[in-house]
Amino acid sequence: MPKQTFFNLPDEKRTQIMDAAIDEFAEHGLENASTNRIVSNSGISKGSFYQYFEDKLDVFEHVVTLLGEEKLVFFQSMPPPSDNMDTFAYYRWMIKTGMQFNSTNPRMVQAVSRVLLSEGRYYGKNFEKYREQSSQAVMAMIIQAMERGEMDPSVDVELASMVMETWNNAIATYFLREGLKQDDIMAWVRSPETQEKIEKLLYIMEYGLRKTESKFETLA
Amino acid sequence: MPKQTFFNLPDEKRTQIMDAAIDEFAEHGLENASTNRIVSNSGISKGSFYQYFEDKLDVFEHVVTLLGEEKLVFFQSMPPPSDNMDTFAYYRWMIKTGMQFNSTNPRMVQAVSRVLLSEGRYYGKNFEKYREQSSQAVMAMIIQAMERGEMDPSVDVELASMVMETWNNAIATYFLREGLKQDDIMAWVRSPETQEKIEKLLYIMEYGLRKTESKFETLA
DNA sequence: CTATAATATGACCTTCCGGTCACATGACCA
DNA sequence: TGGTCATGTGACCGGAAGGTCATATTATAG
Repeated sequence: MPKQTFFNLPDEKRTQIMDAAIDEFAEHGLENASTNRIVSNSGISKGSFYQYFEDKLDVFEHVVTLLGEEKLVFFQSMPPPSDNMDTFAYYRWMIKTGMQFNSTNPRMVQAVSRVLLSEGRYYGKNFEKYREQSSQAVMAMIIQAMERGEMDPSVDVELASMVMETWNNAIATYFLREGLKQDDIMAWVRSPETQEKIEKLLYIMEYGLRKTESKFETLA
Repeated sequence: MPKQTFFNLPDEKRTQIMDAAIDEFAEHGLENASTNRIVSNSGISKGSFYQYFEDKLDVFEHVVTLLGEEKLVFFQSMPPPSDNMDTFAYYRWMIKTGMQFNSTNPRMVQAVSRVLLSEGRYYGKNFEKYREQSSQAVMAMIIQAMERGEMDPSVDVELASMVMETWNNAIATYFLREGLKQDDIMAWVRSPETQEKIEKLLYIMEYGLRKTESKFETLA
């Protein structure tokens, strides 16, 4: 956590610093992020930086915290369509709403997901807590879906969660990459073409790539 | 490409250098790989390193080349089960054979895939050629499958190739990570349990996660 | 044995890194 | 006004990075 001094700062200055940090992480990841560049791009001195933060990781974790807070607010402002929904429909809603959220602050999402998805795998224990968090949410959803008889039970929970997390990341990464090429990313995400692409991908996840009349042939 | 001097070296010394490089890339990726460490771990001097290679990237590209050569030899030694096979069956064979190849030299695979999959995305143009290569192979397979009526045509080619590449990478990454924990990775890959896991994952890719009686309901 | 070309070496260069610290500036209160 | 405490500053530190180069060693050929 940043030190108290940081939180005493005027809002403007604080966001200026965090913006510089977000840019740096989005551009260079965590390991190659340079505190010197963050400092010079945010117009503060090196000494001040270390009066606000413990180190680089401290800043990054604060970015993750901010993202989490914004996400929470965003999702709370979006009432889920209905109760007792089919789990896959709920998942579709989650993905599409998540996509809309991502388009509200793409740089921040890019910074965080770049570090957590790419570097995180090789970083030891530092980020396991974040991944475990999302992993458990997915797991709970899968168990529910199986209890309801919506998900193929021949797929065990571990594999299913690996598959869904893979899809989460792939879809998020894909649309973030494409979206950052657009002039107006929010409009682009809401456009029917983009929405249709998302639908199609989720459809593949549910029903697979193969063209079949009847499912559940034996595995051979 | 490494300089002629490198190829004049006795085999033993050459592999010693490449082994050190592979370890370094597997452990630190490309950007954070240290030529100093490669040098000291391979028992050559700094000056010699730069008489063999242009720079770090030159060494890495040679690793990729070596991997490609070994893979080619391996696949040529494995005759495909039959002609005019169902495309999905062929894909399953490819994945499983690829897995076996990976287990013959996991460090090298780790080094290359770590860099190409994780860092590659942020590295500009350097590695596009490699990804385009595998992308085109996948694309050709998809077109064939659609022509044969094996793949759901409501999925367009671009999305299908994104999906299959995602699966390729996810499966490779997953089994590499698990495999590196084993004492005998080759035996582990060939074990019935591992093979069954692969089968299940490919099954999900083909038929999806959802439990259904009849596919092709409308998308709503 | 000598001359020439190929190979090997490690000290040294510049640049950047994360991090520290003695000191300067400003705010607030007695 | 003087004193105190929070905040701000940038020169400076040791270390590691990628890369160079004058020199030493070895191999080859005449």
